[in-house]
Amino acid sequence: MSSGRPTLADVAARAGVSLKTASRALNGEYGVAAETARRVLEASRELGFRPNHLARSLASGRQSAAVGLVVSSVSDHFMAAITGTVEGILAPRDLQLVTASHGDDPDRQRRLVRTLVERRVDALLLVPAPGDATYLQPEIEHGLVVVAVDRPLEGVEVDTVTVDNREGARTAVARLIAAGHRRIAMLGWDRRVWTVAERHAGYLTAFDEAGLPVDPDLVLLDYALADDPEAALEALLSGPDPATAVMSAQHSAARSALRVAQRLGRDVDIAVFDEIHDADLLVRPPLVVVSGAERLGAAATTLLLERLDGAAGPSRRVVLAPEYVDAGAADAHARFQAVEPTPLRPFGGSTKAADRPAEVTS
Amino acid sequence: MSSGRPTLADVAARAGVSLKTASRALNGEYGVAAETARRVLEASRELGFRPNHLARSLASGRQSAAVGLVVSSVSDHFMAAITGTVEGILAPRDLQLVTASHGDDPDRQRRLVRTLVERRVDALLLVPAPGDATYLQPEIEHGLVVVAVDRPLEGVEVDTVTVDNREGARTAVARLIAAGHRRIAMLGWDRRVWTVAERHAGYLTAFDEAGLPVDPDLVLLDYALADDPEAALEALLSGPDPATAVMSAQHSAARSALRVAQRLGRDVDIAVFDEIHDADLLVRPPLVVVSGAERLGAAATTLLLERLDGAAGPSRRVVLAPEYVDAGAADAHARFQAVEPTPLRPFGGSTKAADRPAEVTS
DNA sequence: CTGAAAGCGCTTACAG
DNA sequence: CTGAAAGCGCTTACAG
Repeated sequence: MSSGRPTLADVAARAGVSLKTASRALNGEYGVAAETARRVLEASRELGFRPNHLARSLASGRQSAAVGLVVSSVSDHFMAAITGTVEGILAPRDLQLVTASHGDDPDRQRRLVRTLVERRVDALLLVPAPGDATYLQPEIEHGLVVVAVDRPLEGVEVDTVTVDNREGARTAVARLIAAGHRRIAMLGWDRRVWTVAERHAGYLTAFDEAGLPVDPDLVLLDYALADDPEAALEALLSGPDPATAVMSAQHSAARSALRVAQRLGRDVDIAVFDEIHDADLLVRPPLVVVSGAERLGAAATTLLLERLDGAAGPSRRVVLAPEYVDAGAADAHARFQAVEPTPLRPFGGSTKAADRPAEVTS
Repeated sequence: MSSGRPTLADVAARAGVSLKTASRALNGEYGVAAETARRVLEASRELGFRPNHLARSLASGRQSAAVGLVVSSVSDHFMAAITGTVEGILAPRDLQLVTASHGDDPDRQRRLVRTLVERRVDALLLVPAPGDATYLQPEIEHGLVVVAVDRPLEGVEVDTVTVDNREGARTAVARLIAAGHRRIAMLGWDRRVWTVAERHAGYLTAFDEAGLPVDPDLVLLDYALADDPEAALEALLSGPDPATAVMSAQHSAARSALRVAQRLGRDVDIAVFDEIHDADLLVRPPLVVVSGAERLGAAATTLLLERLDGAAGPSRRVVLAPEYVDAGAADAHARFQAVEPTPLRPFGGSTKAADRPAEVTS
């Protein structure tokens, strides 16, 4: 039931006025006698009236003031960081957040999009699952605002915010190499995921630039899909010629690597993307953390709001400069604090705390 | 705009049938000629028709199939863990999650509740902000299902799932005492939060049972509100008679304590509630982690679904037995994995992996 | 300052 | 198997 809830008609009847007058009074519109308004408000309070927002947006044809946020997993810390930033910006604007996870499953993403469209969210913020998403095209033509975060969306042109993943990985690996490492394992959560491929590319570039050979046996891009992931890691970190360092495209695989190294009593340097939570407190703080979650969320939300505010024009791509933090450094925690929640202007400008300006392409 | 979106009427017109026939065909109801149905579906596809879920629930008077989840902070790891479990259970039931954070601000919670009610969510899952919430009573009487998680809701009787916080803290502190500690600091994020008070009570009990005196100077229950929290911590952990161990009611304060101890070069044992993320990988793994997030989420969602399925009767209180993990133990990570995602039967039964059965009071 | 009519996009009875 | 009418809870023009 929409059960027993009083309607505007009930309020009007109780106040002895017409529907329209009741509506006017409750919405604080002009042209209601003070005494009439008082009676209406009183009736509303007595009945516990709550305007039906669904009916209202149906009748007015206005926006639903809801934004869908679709991510891999709502409980993942990287995604949670994005979610937090997004919510922090949307809430003051009275935009409700509807959240859902696709688990990197393209079909689930498709079904979620469908559901959210049927619920008439005004906009969709997507950390896209892998795979084709041309099915979004008609929705966009029908007025849905879509923004991709962290990964591009295949098959449609939409505003997109990513980090310069190649550059981030290249730099991180270069630092491992500079620290003397030659056998550097490359870990990815799921090779179908765009960021994994990009970060892998950066890894290869760093080796190339250093004139060093890459051992493909040290590359494990499907960590999440392995039968026994930690066994696979153990193989990389032991044996006659083991990896001495790890470049991980995701925090989760890096955590596993730390654990395995710990178990084996091996001394392993780690470089990792998006290690969100107090990296400085880990048994062995990563040599480099490349970060971006909060800035991604902030930039994407800004683009989204601009579209909701009516900005037209071709889709935009914002590429954020990676941030690097040495988690072992004395000021690591402070730097994390300072860097991450920076809501930035996504256009025409540099990311305030970044090493180099953001690139913007239209 | 609800912009350009084709309506059922458009589909019907294109297929050359009445509204009702189009509706029937699209909903797969009985009594439509195969050929007619085909024409309707084709028209729908060509137009990119998406039924307006808002209009549908308005017309049908059915549930909106949306659940509001209101927590302190969507990006907090404890809350994210709850959110993940909740979503995992709701999604297969086609219930959409609408999320929002109150930041432990009672007024914000009230406004959020109001917004969500106006959006006609069928149910509200609340990690309550401190303070009176009797304003929920009329909503409940009008049919809103409300379930409180992690903390009770003041001023209304609703289904509630909590952990036995006193017992958890008592046991954790007892273990610190058993390990030889006498000067044990007690940290809480915000004393207005119910769990902080409960855990503090458990702390006091443990000292009492051990016949040991409590030093009130070691109790810091407003960590989040302190001007310079880490300075306050530093005071506790240094000086002539410093704390040698810390009982923290929240993961965040425990993390700070670790950091400060690290900085001071002090050797400090930690017991902590809800240290979610790989506690075994911390510089100094906590001696005891008391956990419950996923079980809280699962139990609360189960209660909520039962109510949505029509279960009547007085409100129920589920108190989950705390889980204890020694994060330094060899199998700590495995135990975390095994313990946390256990969706449990909240009634008449024990929590599978728990040390003792859950208590249920009606 | 106030109200009666029509309509938002759909569904629920009720007829044929 | 198909359709015309009425209504969900609100708002938007349009009158008075």
